[in-house]
Amino acid sequence: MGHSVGQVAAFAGVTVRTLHHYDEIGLLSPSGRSHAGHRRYEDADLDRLQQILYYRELGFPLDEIAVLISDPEADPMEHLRRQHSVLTERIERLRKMAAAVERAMEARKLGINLTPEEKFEVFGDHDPEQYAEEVEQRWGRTEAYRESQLRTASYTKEDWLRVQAEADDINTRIAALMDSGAEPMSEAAMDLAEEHRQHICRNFYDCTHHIHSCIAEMFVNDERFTTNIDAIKPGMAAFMRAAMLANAARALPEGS
Amino acid sequence: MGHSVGQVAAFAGVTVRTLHHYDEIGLLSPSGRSHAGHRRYEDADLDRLQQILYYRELGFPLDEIAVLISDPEADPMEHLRRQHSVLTERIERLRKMAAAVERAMEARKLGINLTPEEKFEVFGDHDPEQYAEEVEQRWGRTEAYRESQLRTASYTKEDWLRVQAEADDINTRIAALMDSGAEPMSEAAMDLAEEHRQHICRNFYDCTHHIHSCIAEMFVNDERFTTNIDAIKPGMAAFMRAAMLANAARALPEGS
DNA sequence: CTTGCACCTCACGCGACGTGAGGATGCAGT
DNA sequence: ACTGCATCCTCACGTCGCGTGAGGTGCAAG
Repeated sequence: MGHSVGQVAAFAGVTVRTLHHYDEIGLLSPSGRSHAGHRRYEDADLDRLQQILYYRELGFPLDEIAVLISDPEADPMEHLRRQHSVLTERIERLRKMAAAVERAMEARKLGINLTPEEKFEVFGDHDPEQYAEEVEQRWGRTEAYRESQLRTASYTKEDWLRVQAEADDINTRIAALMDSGAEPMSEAAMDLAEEHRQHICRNFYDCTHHIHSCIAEMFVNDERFTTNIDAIKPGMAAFMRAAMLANAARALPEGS
Repeated sequence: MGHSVGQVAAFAGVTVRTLHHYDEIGLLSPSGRSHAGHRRYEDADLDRLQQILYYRELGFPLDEIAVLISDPEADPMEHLRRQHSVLTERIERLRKMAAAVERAMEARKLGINLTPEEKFEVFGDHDPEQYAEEVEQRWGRTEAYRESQLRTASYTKEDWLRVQAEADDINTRIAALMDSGAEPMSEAAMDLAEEHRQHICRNFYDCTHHIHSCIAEMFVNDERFTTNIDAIKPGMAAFMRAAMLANAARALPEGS
């Protein structure tokens, strides 16, 4: 009775070294040794190993696995739920990446693909890196930024021009609204703010109302944004901030 | 002109250390240095970095990335196709894992979950490890085995009994077919072989016709399988082998 | 002239093992 | 009983993609 390392390794689909490693770090120590010091794994050890491999397959680090299978307090159901959400997140992320790759392929099929230089050309006078850097400093580690990086990576020159045109359109309509003497809290202003948010969602990343509110604050607190926006029409940055915050408050009535 | 490490790091959403590392391994060496020895990244370097991060995001190891973006022969479209297939594979894998987790949760919700001991009880006289070990030695490193491990890990006692019952049903019907004097290449025999394959697909892993053919060979070449199967009815192992191979040939008319 | 920041170069650490080196043990055949 | 040879043991260093200091330099502002 009892199995040798080699047998267990072959049975479980891992290497002998892996079992040695698990023994070293105390994750799975065989219940006994032969008189020559050879590891002897009993059925209980195999069960434990199976659990270890199960959690490992799900991407848990070994130290967490040790806690999971040793701690009788911890609710396994809770772990499963957490792990499921982790998996769905990863799947979603990969699906977005796959979509980005598909768009890149589409762009290639359509012939003219943009070189990085072209990508910068599109922005004309103002340097996109200025914004990108700023955005990065605030949102650098977020999913939103990575998503934006991935999505824009496959944008063609035409895409950029379209995005630019859409933004211009929204801006001119906001300027016109201001000329008409409308309040930033008015229905019309909030609708345009919402359009602005949707524009970001469509073209860059999933811009929640919360993120949009942060951007609104940046519009007035960051000179670079303020001057650029007020260049379209004086006072527009402040107008947009108010409209964007009102729009967010409209969508999220309570707190945060 | 030119950007410092810190600027590039902030812009690209990576750490300075990462850029140092890429410089160390020659993946991305800045085109110049300032008189003080500070790295100066030009726009071309940024483009290269963007590509590197793109491939990195897709999970390629750095040395492969170096080949991919340096090789002028390689068709970018080809890269994209490969990336896309890599992504879809991973998504599929994750989806299966998520499904396994869902089943595990389902099993918990239903209350009685099987202990490893129960899992073995089900098999009664013949030891499942015997097969598992054998299967592992031949399919150990394949996706199929890992999938099977994941799926069976969440099986309850009832699941095992059902699986067992299904297998018994197929076996008795094959035995009956043999009694009727049918040929192993007959339509009926091939249909039962296909049922056998589907049974594996449903309960263990994605058993392709190729894998099924390999199993067919094992049935006659491996005593352990042969004796167990011939115990149901003498000559049954050989009969099943022939039927399974014929079924595979029917599904895959040409080669391999 | 100090302060402070961004930069530099070592160089060790991590996580989960891979990959030998060098030696002891177990089992089969002769 | 002897000879292989596979399997086992214990160090112990290598890998990958960086993180994380340690200790020193360059440069502008106060």
